[in-house]
Amino acid sequence: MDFSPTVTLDGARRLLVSFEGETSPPADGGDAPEGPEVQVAGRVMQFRMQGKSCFAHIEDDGERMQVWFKLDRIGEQPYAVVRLLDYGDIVGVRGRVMRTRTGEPTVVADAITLLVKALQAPPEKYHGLQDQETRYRKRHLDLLSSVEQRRHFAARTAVVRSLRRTLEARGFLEVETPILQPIPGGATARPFTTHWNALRTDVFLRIAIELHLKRLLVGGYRQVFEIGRVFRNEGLSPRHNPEFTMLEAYEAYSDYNGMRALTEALVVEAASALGPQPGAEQQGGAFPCEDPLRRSVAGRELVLTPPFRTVRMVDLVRDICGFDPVAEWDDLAGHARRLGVEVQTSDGPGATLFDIYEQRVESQLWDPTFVLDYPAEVSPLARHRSDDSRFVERFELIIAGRELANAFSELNDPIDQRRRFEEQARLRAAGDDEAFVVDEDFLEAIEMGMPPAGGLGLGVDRLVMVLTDSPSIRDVLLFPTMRPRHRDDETHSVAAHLSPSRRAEEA
RNA sequence: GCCCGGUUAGCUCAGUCUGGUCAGAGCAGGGGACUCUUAAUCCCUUUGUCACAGGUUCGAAUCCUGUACCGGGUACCA
Repeated sequence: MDFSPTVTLDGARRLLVSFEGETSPPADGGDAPEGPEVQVAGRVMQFRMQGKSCFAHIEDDGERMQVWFKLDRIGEQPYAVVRLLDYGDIVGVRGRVMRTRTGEPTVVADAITLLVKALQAPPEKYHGLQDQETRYRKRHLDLLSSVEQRRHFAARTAVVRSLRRTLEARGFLEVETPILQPIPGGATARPFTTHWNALRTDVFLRIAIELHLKRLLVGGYRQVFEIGRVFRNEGLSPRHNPEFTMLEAYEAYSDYNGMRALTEALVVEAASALGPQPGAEQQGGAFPCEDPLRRSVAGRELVLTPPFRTVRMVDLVRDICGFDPVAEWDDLAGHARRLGVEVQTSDGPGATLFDIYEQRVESQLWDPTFVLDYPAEVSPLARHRSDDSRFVERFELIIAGRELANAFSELNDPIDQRRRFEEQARLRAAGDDEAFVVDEDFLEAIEMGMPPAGGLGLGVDRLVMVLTDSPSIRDVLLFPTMRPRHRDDETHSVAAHLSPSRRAEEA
């Protein structure tokens, strides 16, 4: 059963083309000349059995090639194998490249090797796999039946590669920091909890990367970044998955303005790396478009050409809601009521302003917009503005109504930082289970002196969603989080399988 | 969590409003014909817990209730 392909399917096609370039076309009525011998492998996606001859299409790595089996050429025994082929089988074929009368590049077979037999029927060959649940739960079938899906997920990889390249080109060092943490910090979110048997203690899956990267700045690294999974114990939605991929980058002696330039470069270069958007929906005659920075998202044009719009949050609120939040700082709760904005009873003016912005302004932002200067109240890790301590040097990048990135001039004053942690602790005591927990290790680290720095967090999945025009985060995750599908007895059997090892470890 | 919609053969789907030859089609599977096909074609043919559990009824895929799962929306979510 030894078989190894000598060329890819695309390679075989190129061999045929170059062979034809060196050969004069056949005389009238003659069969097309046969090119060099190749060995190719792939999965049988279609075949058309015609008695003593059979055409099949095999597919491998996104490429497709026709194979032609003829009884009188391949022989009785091998042809018996052809007769037994099923959709989904993976075969190796030795043969010669040629072109059929219809002009299709084809490997005419001299030998066939059945590499693996498919025992499960593949999805319907014409419509493909339509059921959303099956496409998410059994992604291998989704990918198998759709070249487009395989290309789509390769685009995600291209984005991540571009992010990495952009940062490395600017001198950033990629690092890896713990996912299991004794105290989850760096964001306001509920964590997933797990148990460390040996130490008989609960640990948490990280909700952000932030605090460890800042400790690396204390340690003397000037530019660091990490691309990794973070986990938040929240609901599913088209824009939220409990585990998602975050890029965080920190640069000493920079600030949020430096991070703004970096963020813009990351987005623009990622879009350029993807190239022009394929098959964008026609909208106002603008698409398809050769400019990779002009894209279609949800049927609407999105222009990513720099520089991105930059505007302060208070100016946005003033322009869209019709009042000046700074001048009317003490009446923000009243404005929120008039606008029908829902606020928490514990909200101060800063949090109320943020509620108004989030509920009335943010979703209206379409083209890339840096929203500057958030209320200090909702930004416990960012540095105050020197001209107005109610606000911090922070921005979020909004594209197509979605938050893509969040950055600030990092708070590096340990005394101020401790005060803000204690304020968060008060909120937590008052029932806010998303407020920060005081992280003494982090405080001790920055008491050593953390250089002034800019820091950035970017939602990689959301960037990929925008750049690939994907309406749901599940469409950019190969295996999105799904509600576990179980029967009662299975639940118990899983527990039964897990518990002996846990007992052994704890003994 | 809440609201709306969906769940019928391995796959893609009709059938549900109006209960009663409705257990159906195409593809896949099985048998046969076919040596330039392209969702090949032609003849024959197998396949079902109509999501699950109750209820109404002489009779339920169809009506009612509950449950599960999926999708869309919404909420939580820097």
